[in-house]
Amino acid sequence: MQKSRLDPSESIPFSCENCIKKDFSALSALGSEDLGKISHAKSCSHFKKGEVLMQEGSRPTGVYCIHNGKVKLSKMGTEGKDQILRFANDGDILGYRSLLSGETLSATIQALDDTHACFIPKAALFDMIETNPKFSLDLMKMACHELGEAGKIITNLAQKTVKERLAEVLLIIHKTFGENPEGQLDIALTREEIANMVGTATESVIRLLSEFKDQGYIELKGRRIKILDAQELAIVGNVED
Amino acid sequence: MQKSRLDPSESIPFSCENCIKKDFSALSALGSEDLGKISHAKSCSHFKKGEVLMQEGSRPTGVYCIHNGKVKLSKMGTEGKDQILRFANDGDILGYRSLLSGETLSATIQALDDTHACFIPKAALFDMIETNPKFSLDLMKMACHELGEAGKIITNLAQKTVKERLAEVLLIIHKTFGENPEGQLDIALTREEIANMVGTATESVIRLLSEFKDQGYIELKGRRIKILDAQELAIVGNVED
DNA sequence: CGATTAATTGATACTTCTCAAATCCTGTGG
DNA sequence: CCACAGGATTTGAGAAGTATCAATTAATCG
Repeated sequence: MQKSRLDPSESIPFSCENCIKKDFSALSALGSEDLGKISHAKSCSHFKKGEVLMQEGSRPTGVYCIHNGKVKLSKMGTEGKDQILRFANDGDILGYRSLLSGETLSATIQALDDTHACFIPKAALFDMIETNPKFSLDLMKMACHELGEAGKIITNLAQKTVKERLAEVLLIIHKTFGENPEGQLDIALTREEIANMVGTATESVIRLLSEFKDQGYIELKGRRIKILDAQELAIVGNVED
Repeated sequence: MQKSRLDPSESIPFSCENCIKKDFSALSALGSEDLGKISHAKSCSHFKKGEVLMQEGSRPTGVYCIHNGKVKLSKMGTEGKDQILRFANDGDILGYRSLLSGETLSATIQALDDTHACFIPKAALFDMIETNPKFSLDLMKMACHELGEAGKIITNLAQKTVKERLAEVLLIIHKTFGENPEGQLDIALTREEIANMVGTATESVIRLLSEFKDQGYIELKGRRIKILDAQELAIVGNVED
């Protein structure tokens, strides 16, 4: 099923110059000289589905930049239950929050799929921050943007029903990971993972997904979900924007 | 009851040099020269209880630094219900998130009490960011720290019961605003405001407060709450740290 | 292909919300 | 300083939403 031994991306380091995946990435502020520096300092690794890139509570020595793959950021709750804070994929920078605030990691980063990620050491990052004000400002922008998103999530969790939140989560997953050739969400999450994102019990997700299916909003094939009526989901979920 | 007409702080601008209230404030990174600059650029105003400093959705032209007072940051939910994201008081800088991310304000800032706040124009702030890397880094630290806090709040909202969250909120209020001479929380929030912080119905707050009173954890005198057993509240609320 | 994990379904209990009515408090104006 | 109006708080009852537990079926991975 896998031919990872032959996959050329397995061990060849990616060049940062050709790898700015997101427009809204702090790295987009860097010139080719700076990118060269980072490219030189970084090391690339591969993570299989389920493997942990960074562990909540530990102190990071750098950040990861996702070259290719899908991860989740989750936080352990009081009763040992995971809460998924958000997903990330190609071009996202991870671990910078904790590195910049000087705190331990607030979430565990775990691969949802085979993921190639580049590790940028703390020193290289801070060097860039000190010498490139635009990069520094962009990092700050990124943090501030996420802070705004967090406010929305807080308000939703506090005020919306499980059904509304599930509808919104399906749309978030769609926006983040897109569709595969069959038009299904391009990520196979377990019902439990969806529940851990929504903030509810696994059984509730199952019942509501089946309700959405009956209503014709989605199509279910095992772990694969296809969104049939995004507009209706947005209405059910009271999704703004 | 009020002698605000005679209050010397009413209209006299405060000097930033003598006004760094929080150790963990971005302004603490500034030397006396920089503080003088800000002191010169800023303008001070007074807000009565209930008055709005900044309105969600608008585009800020600067930030507020609270000299003296108490405010809440709240976000409007889909059904017109407020969600209080956090409280702030002396030494806190407000509105910087939106200013730095270039977005509209994600929350409304409203005075919970008579509040004296200094307005620092965008230009003065950005000038400081560009010329003082340490200040810039401290701002970033602040944003990243708050982002970590937001993750905790999200996890709590998703996983804890209303009772647990209320217990925690009482401790947060205590930590933020401290006690008055009678040992009560030094802020008189309505039951509804507490509910909007906890993320529940007003009646639920009322019932649970009365339960906490019966258990001897707190004492109630109208809107005034006195914490009698913070340790037990922490246990009830599964509060870490 | 088999073992294990995940998903589903049903029944039930519990938490939390909503609505309504009564009482209390607070801020305001006289 | 007091009385009063209007808002805030309290209480009860009932409904709705959600979680939990248990048992069965289905899917997945080596």
